[in-house]
Amino acid sequence: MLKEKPQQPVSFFQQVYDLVRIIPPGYVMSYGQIAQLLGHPRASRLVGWAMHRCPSQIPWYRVIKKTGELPLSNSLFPLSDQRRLLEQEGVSFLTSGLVDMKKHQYKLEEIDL
DNA sequence: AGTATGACATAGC
DNA sequence: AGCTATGCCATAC
Repeated sequence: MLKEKPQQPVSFFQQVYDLVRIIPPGYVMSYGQIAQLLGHPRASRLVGWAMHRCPSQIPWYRVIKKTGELPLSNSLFPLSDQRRLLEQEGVSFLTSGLVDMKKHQYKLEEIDL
């Protein structure tokens, strides 16, 4: 009998990347939301780290904080660029400078990787 | 194999 | 309403 070796579950990070990849233009998702979808309701920081690593070409700028704030600016991922990219996709910002989450948060019920 | 890390979230003050 | 403290947990080293 071949004991079917459980096909190694895709790493958490990989799942994060796969999920981020399917966010349609004009929408955003929060770190906590992604973590929850992947079965780790409180591992938002983990998602943050996954995005920090960001090995793949993925729409990283579509992942923001739950509050609608853009995460953080650094030389690699300039905040101004992130805002510009989102605006180009039609994401509207409130006067406070936050993304209008009510409009643009991508609600995904189930993962289908 | 143990510790540090991290683009967050939430509660409390 | 802004700040600190604490939880979180798979990777990196």
